[in-house]
Amino acid sequence: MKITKAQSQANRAHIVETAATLFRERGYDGVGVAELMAAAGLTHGGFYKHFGSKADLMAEAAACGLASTAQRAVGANRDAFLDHYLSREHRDARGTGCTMAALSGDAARQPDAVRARFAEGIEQMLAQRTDGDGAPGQSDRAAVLDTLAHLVGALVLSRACPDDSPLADEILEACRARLRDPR
Amino acid sequence: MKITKAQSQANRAHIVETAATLFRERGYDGVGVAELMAAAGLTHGGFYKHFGSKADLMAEAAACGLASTAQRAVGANRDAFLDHYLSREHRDARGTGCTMAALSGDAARQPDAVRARFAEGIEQMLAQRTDGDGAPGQSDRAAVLDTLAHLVGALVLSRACPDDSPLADEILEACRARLRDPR
DNA sequence: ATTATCTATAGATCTATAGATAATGC
DNA sequence: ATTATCTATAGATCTATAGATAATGC
Repeated sequence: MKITKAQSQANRAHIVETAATLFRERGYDGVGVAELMAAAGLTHGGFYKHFGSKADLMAEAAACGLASTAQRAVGANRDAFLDHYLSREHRDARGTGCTMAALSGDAARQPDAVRARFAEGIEQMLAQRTDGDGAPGQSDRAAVLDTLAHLVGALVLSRACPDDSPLADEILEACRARLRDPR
Repeated sequence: MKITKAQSQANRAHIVETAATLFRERGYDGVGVAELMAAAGLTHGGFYKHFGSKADLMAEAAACGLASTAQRAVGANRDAFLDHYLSREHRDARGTGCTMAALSGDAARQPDAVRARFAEGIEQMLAQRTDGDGAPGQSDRAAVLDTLAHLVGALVLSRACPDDSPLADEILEACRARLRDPR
């Protein structure tokens, strides 16, 4: 049953990616190690050869999810990004959507190791949206942080409403209108 | 060991209030029924004479927490409210602070019964901030929802950062500056 | 020989229920 | 007699570990 070193590394990466999705869908407490490993096509016991604890995986999965979230913002047109971020499709796809919107609330109750990854993820977003963006005053750190918080809050509040609630859509639309035309 | 009907009602209310605090501090999955009852000064088994299930209590505790959150916004001066909401004190007091910021992420994964209470809580906030507020255009539904999402996002992101992280404070300050002087 | 994975399980949770107890409220 | 609370426990989780297995990599 032993496999190559390369395969083991691939298995490890696959566990992290599977976790990044499942945690976003169901929260850190909503997914057990056994179920997670089964979803990755492996068995429960093998987990602890790859990670010291579930908390260690939470930190790695956060880094993985946040990096792919930040990657999606690279070079994106601002208005197009806002439209996508505040779309019903994004709101209804928690497992593949923004990691900050899906897990910031959970992360706040986790050890600093997990929270440090969230801070790094926010810094990655800042690095991408503050340099070479042209319009001065629009791309300083404060402006990017402000917009990021605004977006995350809109998605989080919209998701807290019942399915098919008119209010859930109203929240997205209110923030979209405001962010596209701030004046 | 039996008590009066009035005492039983008081016990029930006390369970709901205790839950509203503990859930905000540790999340819905982070507090068990036995621990919650012990915190309320009662024993585990008595819980099910008051509530059909833990999920039923989550819905009641959400309504309780959201009502007290909305109550705090009644008649408040806008700038003073923003300053308090985005203060470090509020960020670091999850158990007594805004229910939406503390539990929206968790609520999104709960049954519609819980999410319906969140939608009602948002409507309560709308009812309070859209009528008789004077300045036209500042107090329509869209403007209130936009500000609410902005505030919730700022607190949620700030809490996801490590303790004593400069970034956590920077997020609050960026949103405070923007919300106090939107132009 | 090493080690990635597997099976099996220990020990500690968790929600919910059953049955006993004892004071209220008819 | 009713019922709010209690003790005790059933049954199902959960994280983590122990020991067996078998193919890689020296």
